[in-house]
Amino acid sequence: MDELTPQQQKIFDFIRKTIERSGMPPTRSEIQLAFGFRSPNAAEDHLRKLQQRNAIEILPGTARGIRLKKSSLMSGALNNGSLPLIGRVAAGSPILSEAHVQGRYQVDPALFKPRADYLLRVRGSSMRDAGILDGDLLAVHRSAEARSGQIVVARVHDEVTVKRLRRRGASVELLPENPDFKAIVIDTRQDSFAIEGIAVGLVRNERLL
Amino acid sequence: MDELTPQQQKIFDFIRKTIERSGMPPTRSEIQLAFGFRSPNAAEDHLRKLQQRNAIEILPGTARGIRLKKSSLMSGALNNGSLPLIGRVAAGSPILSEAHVQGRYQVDPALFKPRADYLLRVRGSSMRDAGILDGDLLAVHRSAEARSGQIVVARVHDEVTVKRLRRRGASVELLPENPDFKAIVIDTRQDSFAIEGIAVGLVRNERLL
DNA sequence: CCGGGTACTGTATATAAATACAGTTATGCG
DNA sequence: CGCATAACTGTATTTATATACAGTACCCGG
Repeated sequence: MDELTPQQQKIFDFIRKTIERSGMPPTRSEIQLAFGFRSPNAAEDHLRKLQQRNAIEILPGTARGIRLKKSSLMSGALNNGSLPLIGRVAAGSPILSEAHVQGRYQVDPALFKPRADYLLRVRGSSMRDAGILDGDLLAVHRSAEARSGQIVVARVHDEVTVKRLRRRGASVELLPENPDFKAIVIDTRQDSFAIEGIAVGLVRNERLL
Repeated sequence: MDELTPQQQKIFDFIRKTIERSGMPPTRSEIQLAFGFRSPNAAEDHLRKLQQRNAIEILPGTARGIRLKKSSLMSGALNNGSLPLIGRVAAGSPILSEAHVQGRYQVDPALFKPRADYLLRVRGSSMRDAGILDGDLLAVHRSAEARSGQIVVARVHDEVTVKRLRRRGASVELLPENPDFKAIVIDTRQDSFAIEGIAVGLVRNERLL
């Protein structure tokens, strides 16, 4: 993606702010008004250039048909500041499918770094010593890759689990943070294994007694 | 706010999904198409009813002028969905004074029971075994009263601390959840002591490594 | 000094979209 | 039963929006 000129950046920022503020992208006229242009075509020109530079996507013939392409926002989590809560995940099905969404919590995805994509309710106390307790909502950033030492959401033989990842050459260890639990050792050449995401935060709203 | 009929709920969900998927609210025609209506007015009718029931806001004369008002499932309290983060609390000053507000986090106060009033950054690891770690944001419900056994934000001799409360007749104990720390015993007749609030939840957004 | 890019003005127009008006069918309520 | 309400069909009309076409002014590099 090319660099944007200062003016183009301002237009881009205005689009982003408009989406945040009003919940929808601006029209050409609204851009015109906001910048004091005397022609809606000034806005049109800028949008074309932003599209050329891959900063936005224009949906032809569509009112307010502007999409931000840069990393700014957008993902499984929307800008309105809510995250889907994923419930019990069925074997063999993708974690973010509609069927698993049990609700939405109004928690800003951008509160976490990197951005959280969904919340997962933690079962069991295998990560107790990392301060992750039974019933906690784990904020997860969707990713198929993770570094050794990170706490990850992993899928082993169609079962979803939260553990600390440790790489050992061709094998992978999933370590609990509780001496009462045993580590899971995986031979990546033999066992079915996939990383679903990286733990980026936590929300606890019960069991505080 | 009234309840929505199943069909109205479907329309509402469609609007939410459309915003998530495409980055903008749907038009009447798009709703019509998605539900197989033969008239755009069917969509118009539904939108009117959703507005009557305070589920959405319609911006008149505006393309895609639909705003979600109640954030799906979450209790529809009219709050702006954010909580102040209280920083270092100066001696002798009330905890919720403007001077201490370090920022606001977009976290729904109604996510916690009872409702959270502010977030407090936890210092130290004295509550480690309760899953409350250094740097965590404690969600606090403002209250001058608390039951024995609850985790409270207390002020002892002008110092603010988070501990488990235990009542012992005329005295009060503030118990850490970490054997490395010692309990604080207070004679309520002699010592300056006040409960600032009750811990109702937790948000962690760092130190997840 | 010419060509190309940025940053616009000004006018025009097809169409995307909101929305009014007039009905229809079905259901539940008192 | 009559009546309100939900959930539509069908048609029409305005207006909001996207977008084409024709220019102007300025800066920059070759």
